[in-house]
Amino acid sequence: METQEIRNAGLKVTLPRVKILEILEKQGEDRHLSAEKVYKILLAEGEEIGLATVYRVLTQFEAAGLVERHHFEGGNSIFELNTGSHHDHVVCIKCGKVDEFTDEIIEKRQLEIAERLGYNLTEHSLYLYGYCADCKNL
Amino acid sequence: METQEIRNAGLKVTLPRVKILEILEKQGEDRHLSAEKVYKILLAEGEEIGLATVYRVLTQFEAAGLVERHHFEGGNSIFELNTGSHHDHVVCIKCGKVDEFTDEIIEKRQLEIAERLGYNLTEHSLYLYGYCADCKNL
DNA sequence: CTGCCTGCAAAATTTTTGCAGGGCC
DNA sequence: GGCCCTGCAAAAATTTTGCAGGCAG
Repeated sequence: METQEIRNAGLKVTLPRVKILEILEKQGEDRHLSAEKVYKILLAEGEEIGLATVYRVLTQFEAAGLVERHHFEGGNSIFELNTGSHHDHVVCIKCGKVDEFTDEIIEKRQLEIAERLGYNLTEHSLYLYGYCADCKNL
Repeated sequence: METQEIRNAGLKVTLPRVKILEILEKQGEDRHLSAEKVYKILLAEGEEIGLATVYRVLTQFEAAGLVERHHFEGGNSIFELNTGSHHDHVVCIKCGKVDEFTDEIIEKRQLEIAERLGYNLTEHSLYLYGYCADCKNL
């Protein structure tokens, strides 16, 4: 399973890569992880993998299209397994919870706007920030 | 002019603050500057202002609502004078040109989506990336 | 005068890179 | 054996902070 994805990316199947991919696929509540977070999970699982390797592997996965990198507010990068279906994000500014959504209307408008301004749209990022249902009442 | 804005922000009117505000108001083609860029402009004008001060002042201006801080792809923060009218951005991934736009339909959809997901929307960022008219044909 | 400001240097944070050793094919 | 891969430590890049002196009000 993972081994094939890694091979398809033109990378050797090694322990760090398999482990990191596994963590990203363990898509529980948290599909959106920082490199630091991935690193800590690895440590917690008793793996001896360096933070530099985590960054290297995530960057390689990103180049291969396996993973997407986001820049939410707060400085550091957040990584997410690429599910193949594009979506945007809502981030809770209190607890950090992340929800996903897609909206055809917004997608279409973006293309129209880019075209109107003379741009050849290749990518976009849309992040909504606010208080989630749980944090709203605190 | 600028002095009043600074005073209204509850800050003392000092040379660095006036100078930085002036640079941001010199809204030629480039209204979108990194701290580093502002610093270099100051140096080019012969001012003896430290980079740390540039960051401090920009952060204060941001807190006062005078300035907006953006996180385009590429790591560093970009600052822009707050004109009072909200807008989103299109960024050329080749030459770095920035265009602005607003779209009522997108704005409305964002609110609806946030509400549907239970979020109390406080902020959002929408960046489109692509090749601008000039870079498209290179 | 008093307290906010500033420049400088050092620290903090996040991410990248160099290098020497190891393992896969 | 050759080459890709990894851990470690050092380097980079960006932003923040501590401190001692200065200036606005």
